[in-house]
Amino acid sequence: MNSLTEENYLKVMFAMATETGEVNVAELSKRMGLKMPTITSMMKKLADRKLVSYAPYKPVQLTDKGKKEAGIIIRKHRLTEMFLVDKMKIGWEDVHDIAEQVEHIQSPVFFDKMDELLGHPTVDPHGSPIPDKTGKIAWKEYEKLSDCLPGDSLKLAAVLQTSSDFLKFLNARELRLGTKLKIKFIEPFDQSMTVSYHNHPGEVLSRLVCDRLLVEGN
Amino acid sequence: MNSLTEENYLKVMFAMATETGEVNVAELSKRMGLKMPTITSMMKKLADRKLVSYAPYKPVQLTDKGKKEAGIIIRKHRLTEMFLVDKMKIGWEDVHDIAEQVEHIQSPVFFDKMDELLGHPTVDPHGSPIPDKTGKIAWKEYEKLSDCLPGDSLKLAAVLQTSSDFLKFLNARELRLGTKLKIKFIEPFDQSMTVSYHNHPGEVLSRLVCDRLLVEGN
DNA sequence: ATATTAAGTTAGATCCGTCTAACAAAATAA
DNA sequence: TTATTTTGTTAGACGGATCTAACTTAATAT
Repeated sequence: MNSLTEENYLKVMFAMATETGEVNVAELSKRMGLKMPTITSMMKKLADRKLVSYAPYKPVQLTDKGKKEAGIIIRKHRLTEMFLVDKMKIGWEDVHDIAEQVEHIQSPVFFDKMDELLGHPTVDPHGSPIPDKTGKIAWKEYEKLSDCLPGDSLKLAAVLQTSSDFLKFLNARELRLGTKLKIKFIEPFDQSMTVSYHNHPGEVLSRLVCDRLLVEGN
Repeated sequence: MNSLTEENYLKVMFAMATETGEVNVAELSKRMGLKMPTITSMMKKLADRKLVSYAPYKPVQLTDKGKKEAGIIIRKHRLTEMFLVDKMKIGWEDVHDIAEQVEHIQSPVFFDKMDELLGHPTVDPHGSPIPDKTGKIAWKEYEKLSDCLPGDSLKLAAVLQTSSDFLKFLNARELRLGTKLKIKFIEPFDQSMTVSYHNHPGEVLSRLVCDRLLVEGN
């Protein structure tokens, strides 16, 4: 079995691979808050265990085995988030840090029960897809809000950051998954958007925010 | 904060202290599956942190601080067990191993929510008292079934072992907390008891079993 | 009362995951 | 194309939690 430490590497690598397509030591070091030599040595260990393929000075790659393990950890994380929000009534801004710990629990029964009680959900409270039991993810193709145009009618489908601060920001504006919104205006200078929805006739969202909101056509 | 390892020592020591009144290195070694030198060196570390008082060749003692920390961990363990049984419909024979892992999660919100959703329970699914938020335990005085006499009418109040095998044994005989039973007969030779309850007119329980069942008058 | 056994300790080793310092390779800028 | 910066590696150290081997103290049995 994998140590807690190894599990964290796998998870972060998987996220990096799907976000930026590549896993390199420097970025991994940055994201995990560890020095580069630490990363290098762990890559060698993970390579021994056939979880990554490693060659000096080359970008690292998760093997199929590595992807699967990572997927299963992410499944446990997202299932947990859903459970915390849905069944335990904990706010979506608080669940990430808890799930970060719960995801390492070894107990098929525990997570199967969560899955069952939740009715086999396919996305977590932030709109991210929940991998299946084999670790596979069914990707939905959403658009970034920042790539949309004035006049577009959209539905908020997912958020790309689970940091407490960002989610509290959305809470304060009553922006939730499923919220239907319309783009009123885009400020040419800084690409900030004025959008309307529900009780909010004109809310201004900065480029940074719009980059982190995923939407689908309505 | 305490490491996961330290938390495990505290928990086991607390259990030993309440069961046998004393914490000694050999027994701790046995229960934790670690060699004695490992225990000694950890005792010294815990002593540095003022969690135990340690003098060479003497029995070890938890300090008030140590008891409190231990109590809080046990609170988290037992709340979790209750949650798993009550809210997640996991059998009482399966919850111990899961709670063993969940108890180390650092998140007041998480456990407060459990407590709230459960309606502030005072005992866990095995009848053990749940410590309060400061780690204090309100001990109820139950009697061992093996100390009772023929003719006694009793109610099963707690079980003294949370091992899966023992609990499956009880499941198979439909013995649960709250079951009202009457002692029919005690075999003088081996102290095995014949008891009756519910749909079971004459169930024979060995001394070993009766030692692990706590009852209260009915 | 002494011999034997059990309990506890000390010293030193190992493994894991991390670090710093020094160096090497690759990418980028001049 | 050479200099500089960024990225990555090697070597060696360290703290945490464990171990084995050897020793000491305390308990027990004869």
